[in-house]
Amino acid sequence: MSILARVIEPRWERRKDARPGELASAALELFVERGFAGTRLDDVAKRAGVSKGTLYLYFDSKDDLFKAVVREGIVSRIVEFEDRMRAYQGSSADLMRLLVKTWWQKIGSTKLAGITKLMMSEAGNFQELANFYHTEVIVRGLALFTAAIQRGIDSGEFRPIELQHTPHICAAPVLMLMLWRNSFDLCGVEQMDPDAYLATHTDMLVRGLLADKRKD
Amino acid sequence: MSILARVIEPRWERRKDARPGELASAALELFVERGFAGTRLDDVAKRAGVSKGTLYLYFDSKDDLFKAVVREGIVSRIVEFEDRMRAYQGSSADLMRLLVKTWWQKIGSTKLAGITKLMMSEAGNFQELANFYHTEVIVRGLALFTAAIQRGIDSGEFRPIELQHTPHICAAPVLMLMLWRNSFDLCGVEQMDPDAYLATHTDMLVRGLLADKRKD
Amino acid sequence: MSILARVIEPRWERRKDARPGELASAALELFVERGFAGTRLDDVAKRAGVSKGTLYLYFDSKDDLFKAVVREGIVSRIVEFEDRMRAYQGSSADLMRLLVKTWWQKIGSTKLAGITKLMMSEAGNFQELANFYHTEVIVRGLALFTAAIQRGIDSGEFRPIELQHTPHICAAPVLMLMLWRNSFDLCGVEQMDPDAYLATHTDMLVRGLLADKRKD
Amino acid sequence: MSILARVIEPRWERRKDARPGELASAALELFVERGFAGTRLDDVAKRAGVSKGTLYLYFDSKDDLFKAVVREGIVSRIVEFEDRMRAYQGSSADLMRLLVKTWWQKIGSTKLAGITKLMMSEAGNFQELANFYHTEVIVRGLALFTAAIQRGIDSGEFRPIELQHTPHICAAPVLMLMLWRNSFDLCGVEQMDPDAYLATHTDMLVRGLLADKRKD
DNA sequence: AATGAATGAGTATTCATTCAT
DNA sequence: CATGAATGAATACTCATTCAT
Repeated sequence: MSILARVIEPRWERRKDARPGELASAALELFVERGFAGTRLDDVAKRAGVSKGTLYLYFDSKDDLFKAVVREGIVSRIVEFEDRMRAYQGSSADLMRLLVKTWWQKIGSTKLAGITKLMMSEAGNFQELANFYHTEVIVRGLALFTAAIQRGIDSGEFRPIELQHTPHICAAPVLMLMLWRNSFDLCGVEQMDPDAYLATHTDMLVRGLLADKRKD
Repeated sequence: MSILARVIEPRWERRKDARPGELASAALELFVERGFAGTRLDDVAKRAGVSKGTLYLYFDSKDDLFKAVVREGIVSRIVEFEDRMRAYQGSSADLMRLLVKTWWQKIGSTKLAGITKLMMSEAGNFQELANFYHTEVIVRGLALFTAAIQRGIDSGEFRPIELQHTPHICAAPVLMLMLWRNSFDLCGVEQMDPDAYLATHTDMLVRGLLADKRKD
Repeated sequence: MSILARVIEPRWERRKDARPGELASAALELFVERGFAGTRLDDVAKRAGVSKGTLYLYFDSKDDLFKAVVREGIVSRIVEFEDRMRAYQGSSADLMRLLVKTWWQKIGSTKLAGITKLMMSEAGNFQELANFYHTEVIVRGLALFTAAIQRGIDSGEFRPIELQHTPHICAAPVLMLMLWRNSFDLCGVEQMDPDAYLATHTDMLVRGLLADKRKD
Repeated sequence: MSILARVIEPRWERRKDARPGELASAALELFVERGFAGTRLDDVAKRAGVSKGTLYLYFDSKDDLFKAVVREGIVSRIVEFEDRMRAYQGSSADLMRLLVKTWWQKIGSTKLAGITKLMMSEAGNFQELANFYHTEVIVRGLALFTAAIQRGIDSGEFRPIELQHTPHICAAPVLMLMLWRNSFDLCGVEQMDPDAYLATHTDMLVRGLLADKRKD
């Protein structure tokens, strides 16, 4: 291709393989900012740098696009995550700290965190999808906490504690941070420092879980 | 209207004053379920048992209705709440427990909890309103936790702990429960038992906050 | 209302009861001219003198409008027609003439004739509706011819002739005229004189049906 | 290409010359089934086994394709037909029978019959084309009937009868059968037996035309 | 005050047409 | 020649808002 030709802007470019991901990514951002109904496909297309019609080459409908956005990526991350936690060798307190930290690094601080906020906002409009998300993401995420706590109890490092609600409670501050950064944070209110916030959280969390040492 | 007629048709004997509240209440439910953009005024009117035109007698626009829904009620509850906490006399651990419990009883378990979910979902679309909500509700709510923790530290009951993030962390599990009940819970996934959940939460919370007693 | 007020054009007018018929009538004209897919609802609305949204107050969708257009009116005319033919007292030849003439007057020369053209054009796209039309209109229309011919055969006025195809053949020239006037005629080609055409048709028709008189 | 290759993949051995015809043929079927506006070029391409872009190598636009579909084939058949009728030597009654029969065999029973239905449906949208069709097909087709009737009158075989409408009436049952088979027949209603139908038609037709023999 | 028919700007979706490959 | 990804104008349909009654 001549130098001259390169300068000419092509009216469009073939990107068949890369497109679905690009489109879903643009859509995610807008869905998170404005909600499903509040997002116009025109804007999704514009943000992705394509025409409106192009969206329909890859997704059947706005609903379909939304579902693809939610399903994509989430599950694979969870699996990778599960394997990592299973292999851990150190103390249970450190495992809890690692769990929180890794969750944040791999999900909470990425664009995927927006999906959590999105699902919470749209659960009422996409009940089937909400069920899928609950089963594939929430239940499995909580199971990681459950396993870590159980491990601590079994080793005597943690006090006996009920395992139905405790995982939710351990996860709540991380989830709130994820939600916060995709809602209030966006409109310029109080900024949070994630690392300090999570350090405080894990510190309190471990204190709340550790077995009483006075009796030794 | 004759006395007889009044007895026969009490349903139609609505006072002009009660209307806005009834409409806002119907609107709140739908906004929480479906989001702002996903809610049709037709449905709001139907749920409130009036015609669509009637909505415009009390609210200038859909936006106006939304803002009224958010502003109404929230603030007054907070004030009442603040006074109550200020007057408390017992231990700081018990104050924390009371704070969580009362928050749940007065807000979390009521329809007002939906507003929290709603604001989180729509913060991107109503930034000014989000700022109002942050200032009037979130900041003041967190201040209650901050005050309670500070009180415990001052009395030596709690260990010294940073006060920037800790209140968020104390509140997170309560907020998550509020969000949960207005999102995933609605589509029939895992139900939570609020009392047991909150009991576990306050238990861990207090352990995380108490000063170390081994040194005594 | 003052004279002044009468001059002011109202932005719209309530016509709840009259509307469906007016809309269907406007739609029929356009569907006949341009076909179903070729007709824009904007144009239907414009021809009916209402806004596009108004169409949706009375019909669920374009399909629904189409079906209403076809179903309305047709059947009631047929019933009235059947009763009239049953009561006839004169010769069978005259009955045939009356049948053709009345068909033309009551249906062929009216806007309803357009429905025949429309159904023929759109049978492939509205198969269920085509079946309805076949049963309720075509079969019953043919039955009128069948009955008239049978009556003539029974009285010895007509020669014995098979009754499966003959009714179709008797009706064909009338139907063709109906189709012609709603297709080629509209674009300014050869105009037909219906009365002369039908006189020629009934003349040939009766000659084709009468019993051989040479044997007398 | 080797002889071997030709044997192995004869399907791909398409000559450039055959393409337009194949495309027009696929288009005709769909235009007849669904009408012009209701037919998608995607589907035409799919039925012809080519890509959508290929259509534009042979036709400038959808309109152009439509016109080509109508113009092609029709006229040539008519010419061949005219010559055959001119050369006929037998009785005029037999000529009428031959005319109807041949018309059916050469046009009515083939895919070309669909064009008649199509032109009738789309006359309003393609007025110029409708005029062309009227002049080149309808007028010339009717002229065949006119000539045959005139011939019979001249020889004294047929009674004197007006020649303006009679040809239309003679043709109507054949045309109706052509239309029927491309509309209602396609959706599974009452099937017609063309041969029996046409036999009945020609029988009645000839009786309607023959001169009165009693007077001899 | 209340109604609900009517409006029309706005949005999802389709599909004829183009053009780099 | 042939392809099919990309385009964008066109169109069905929605819904917040208005206003005569």
